[in-house]
Amino acid sequence: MTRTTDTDPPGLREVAAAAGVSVTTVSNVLNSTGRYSERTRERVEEAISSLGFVRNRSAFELRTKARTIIGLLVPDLSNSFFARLARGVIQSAAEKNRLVVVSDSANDAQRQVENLDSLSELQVNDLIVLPVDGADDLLERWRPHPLTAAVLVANSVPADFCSVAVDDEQGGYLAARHLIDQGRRRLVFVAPRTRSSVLSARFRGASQAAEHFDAAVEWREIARPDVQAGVAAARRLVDEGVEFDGVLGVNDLVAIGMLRAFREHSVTVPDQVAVVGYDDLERAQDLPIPLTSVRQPTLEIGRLALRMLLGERTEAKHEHRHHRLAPELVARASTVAA
Amino acid sequence: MTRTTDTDPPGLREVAAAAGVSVTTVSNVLNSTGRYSERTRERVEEAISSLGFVRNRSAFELRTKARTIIGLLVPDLSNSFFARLARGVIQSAAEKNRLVVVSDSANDAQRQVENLDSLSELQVNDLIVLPVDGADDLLERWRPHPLTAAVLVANSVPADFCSVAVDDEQGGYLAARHLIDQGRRRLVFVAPRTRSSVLSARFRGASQAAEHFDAAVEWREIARPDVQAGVAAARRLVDEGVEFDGVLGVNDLVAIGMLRAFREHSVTVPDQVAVVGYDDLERAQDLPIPLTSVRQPTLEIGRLALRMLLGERTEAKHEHRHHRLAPELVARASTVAA
DNA sequence: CTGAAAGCGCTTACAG
DNA sequence: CTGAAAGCGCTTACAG
Repeated sequence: MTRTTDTDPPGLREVAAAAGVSVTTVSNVLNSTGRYSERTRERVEEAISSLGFVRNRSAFELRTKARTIIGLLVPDLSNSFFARLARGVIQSAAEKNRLVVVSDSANDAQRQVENLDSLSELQVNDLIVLPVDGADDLLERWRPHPLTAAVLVANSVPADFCSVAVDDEQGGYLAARHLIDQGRRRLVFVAPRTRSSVLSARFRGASQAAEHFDAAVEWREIARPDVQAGVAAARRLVDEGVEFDGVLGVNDLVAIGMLRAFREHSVTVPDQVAVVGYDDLERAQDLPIPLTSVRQPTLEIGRLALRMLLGERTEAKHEHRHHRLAPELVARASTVAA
Repeated sequence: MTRTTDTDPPGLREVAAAAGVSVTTVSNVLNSTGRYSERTRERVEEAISSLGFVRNRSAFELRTKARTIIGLLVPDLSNSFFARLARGVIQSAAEKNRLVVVSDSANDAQRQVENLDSLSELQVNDLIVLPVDGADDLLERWRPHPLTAAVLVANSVPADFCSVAVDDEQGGYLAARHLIDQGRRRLVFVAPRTRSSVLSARFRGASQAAEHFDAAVEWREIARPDVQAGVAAARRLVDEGVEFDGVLGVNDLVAIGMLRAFREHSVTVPDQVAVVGYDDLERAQDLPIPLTSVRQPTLEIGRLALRMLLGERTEAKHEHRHHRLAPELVARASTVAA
C-alpha cells in the first residue's frame, strides 16, 4: 500500500469553505453550468487544486443516475483477437471518460452467464458482450436488468439487442472458396459444436461455397477454440484416417494447433492439406508455414461497439442496429505453395 | 440497447414494503448481520427475488466508503504477456466480487501517467500498475490520491510501494549465461533505453554473466518493445555490420521481430546468431525457429498482485512487501542447434 | 428482534 | 449571480 494518510479527502464542503462560497456554487463550476461570475470561478478552481479535491464518483452517480462503468465480457483475453478488440473498446471509452471493466469467461458458456449476473449485481448496466461459443442461447434466456443497455459482438442476435460483427457467413464463404480455388474438395470445418451464431454463420458460408463448386464440408467438433484443441483435432483426423485436403479452423489458434500436429505427423502443408484460419492474428505470419486467414477489422469492431453503446443510451427511440463489417482473406503459404 | 423499461428499479424501500418490514431490516438481511428472525429473513428474500432487487452499488459505496473497483494499468494489452497477467488479476478479483477496470497505455509513458490521473479522477484508488518502460521515474513523481493503494509489477520500486515481479536480474543473468554456454561472446541487449527498473535489472544480470565469463553485452536501443521495433533493430544491426553472435530481446515480441529480419537477410539462427527472448509467450514455440525464452509465472504474478493489494488494504501497519518470483529459462532451437 | 432517523457527498430545482 | 434545502439509495448507531 502506498501513501495512505488517514485524513478524509476534501469534499465539496471543504472547497466551498476555502473559496468562501456555497457548495451549490462549487458544484456549478465543477459542472460548468455557467451560473457563476468569472471571479468566483477562479477562486473555486484555486481552492479545488490547492486542496487536491476530486469529485466522489459514487455520490455523483447516486445523485444523477449517471453511469461511468462499461462492462466488457470476453471469452478469453489470452486470445489476442479478443485482447485487441478489448483495446479498441478501452481506448474509445477513455476518450469519453468512461471506465471499462473487463470480465473473462475462460471460454466457458456457463461462466459467462455467471459473469453477466455478477456484473448485473454490481450494477454495471452498460454492456458489450462477445458471446462465448455456446453462450448464445444462454444469452437469450438471460434477462437483463431493466435498465441495461447491451451491444453484442455477434451475428444474428436476438432482435432486441444491438450488434456489430463482421459478416461471418461471408468470411466462411471466402475461406472455403479460397480452398476450393486451390483445388481442394474435401473440407473439414473444425469448431466447437454449438448453436453459436458466429460459428454456424461461418459454417453456412463455407457450405454455400462448397455447394456452388461441388465440394464437401464436414463439421468436426472440438471442445474449445484454442491451440490445444486444434492439436487434438488434427491428431484424431490423422489417426482415424479421414480423407480430407482442406481445413477451416474456426480461428487462428485452432489452425495453429492443427499445423503443429500436422508437422508432428509429417502431413505436408499445403500439399496434402491446405489450412485456413480466422482472425489473422499477428502471429499467423511468423509460423513455420505462414497461415492463410480471414482478417477482421478488430480494433474497429471494438470502437464501433462502444460508440453504439453510448449512442443508444441517449437516443429516444430504441432502434436496434446491426452493423456488419466486411472480412478479408489474406493468403499465405498454408494454402498456396511457394 | 435492450429491454429498457422506464420504470425505476426497485430499491430497499420497495422491498421493505413488499415484505412488510423496515428498510433497516432489509438492509440487515442483505448484509447477513443476523439481526432478524428466520421468518423475517425468508419473507425479505422472497420480496428481493420477486421484485428482482439489486443493491445500488453507488449508494453502498457512498455510505460505507467501500471500494469495488480495482484499476489495472497495462502497457499494451495486445502483448499476450500482459493479457495473461490481466487474466490472473481479473479471475482472482472475480472471486472476491471485485471489478477490474483495465487501462491500456499503448506503450507510452506519458499516456500511462495520464491514465493514472484519470483513474484518480474517477476515484479508482486501488491500483495495480505494470509500468511502461520509461514510466518508472514518472511514477515516482506521480503523487497518488491520499487514499490510494497500489501494487507495482516491477523490480526495485520506490520504497513506499508494494511490488511483485520475477527477479529480472536473475532472468537477465540466465539468458546471457545460456548464450555464453552456447559459446557466444559478443552479445547485444535490445531494449528501449530508459531508466526502467525492469529493463536495467535485466541488463545488469546479463552484464554480470558477461563479466563472469569474459563476454561482452552492448545495449542496443529501440523505441518500443514490439515486433516492428525488433525487425527494425535487427536490420540496423545487420546493415551497420555490427559484430555479434548472441541477442537478448527485451521480450519475445522484440526477439520474434528480430528473427523475422534475420530470415530476410539470410542470417542463420542459431549458427551465426543465437536469439533469446523473454516472457515465453505461447507463440514462441510455433516459430520457424522456436524461440528460447525466459519464462515468467504470468498468471501467478497477476493473482499475487491482487492478493497483495487487497491484503494491504486491511492490514493496520503499512509494511511494503516486495515479492520476487523465480524466472526459468526454456531452451529451444533459436539457441541450440538441433 | 425491529425500526426511525441521521448522514455518506453530491446535484438540482427553487427562491432570491 | 448565489445559496438553503431536499433527496439520490443505502448503512448504522441508537432506542426500544
